[in-house]
Amino acid sequence: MGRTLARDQLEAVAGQFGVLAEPTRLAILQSLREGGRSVGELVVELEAKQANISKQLGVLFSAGLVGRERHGNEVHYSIRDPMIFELCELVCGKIRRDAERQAEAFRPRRR
Amino acid sequence: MGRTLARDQLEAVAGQFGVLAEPTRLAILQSLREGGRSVGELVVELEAKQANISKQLGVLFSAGLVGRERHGNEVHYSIRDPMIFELCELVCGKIRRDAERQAEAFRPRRR
DNA sequence: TCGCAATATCGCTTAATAGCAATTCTTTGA
DNA sequence: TCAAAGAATTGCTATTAAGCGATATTGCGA
Repeated sequence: MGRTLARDQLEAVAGQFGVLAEPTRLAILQSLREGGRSVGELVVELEAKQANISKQLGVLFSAGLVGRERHGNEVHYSIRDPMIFELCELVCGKIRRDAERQAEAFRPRRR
Repeated sequence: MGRTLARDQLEAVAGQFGVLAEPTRLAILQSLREGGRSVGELVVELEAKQANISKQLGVLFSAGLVGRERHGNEVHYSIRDPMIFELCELVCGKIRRDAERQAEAFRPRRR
């Protein structure tokens, strides 16, 4: 733990972050957080093209972030590793802190 | 907390993940974890081109992940928000679990 | 002020990939 | 067995960014 990673391990980590570096994919994950969804449901909910949702779901699936299950004619996707939400929480916290620091810099100060 | 993020907030989050989606930048962060480093030191340690290290440091700096301080002719960079290491730990954990699950699938089973 | 060392920036090439329209594949119900 | 619905794939365009060599900038010592 805490040891230094070799180049190819860094690439693996970078790859995982890369999967999360896309607003559409994050939107999908956020939606799936509330429960499983079919492709069609996601298309409607996110107001996006079916082809693109399907493609991004493929990326998420390949990365092992979501699971997939066929139900008749539909395919249902669901969160496979809730760790992603911890990740998002951490990042949101950072963004919030940064914004507050930013706001701070503009607050009037007594001299 | 836990509420749903709008598109532009998702973009902000995706942007932060994007900064971490690069092995070279992760290598820089990993090195800085042990302590501040000048650009030149990083160039030597990571065996990379000065122009590229400098560029990636710029990205990390803009993202608020590292701080910068001039010392004479050199510029020293250091970690600004250790949160990133929590992020990396989480991701490493996931990669490890995935790998174990993968190994599991190839282990002989009694029938 | 000049020259050097350290860093940053510029212009470029190359490689990925998001999103789209069109098409194909898959499953079910008639 | 066929038609239609749902999902995946394909071929494409446009955008983005990593890495490179070359050059510009910055700060220091002589």
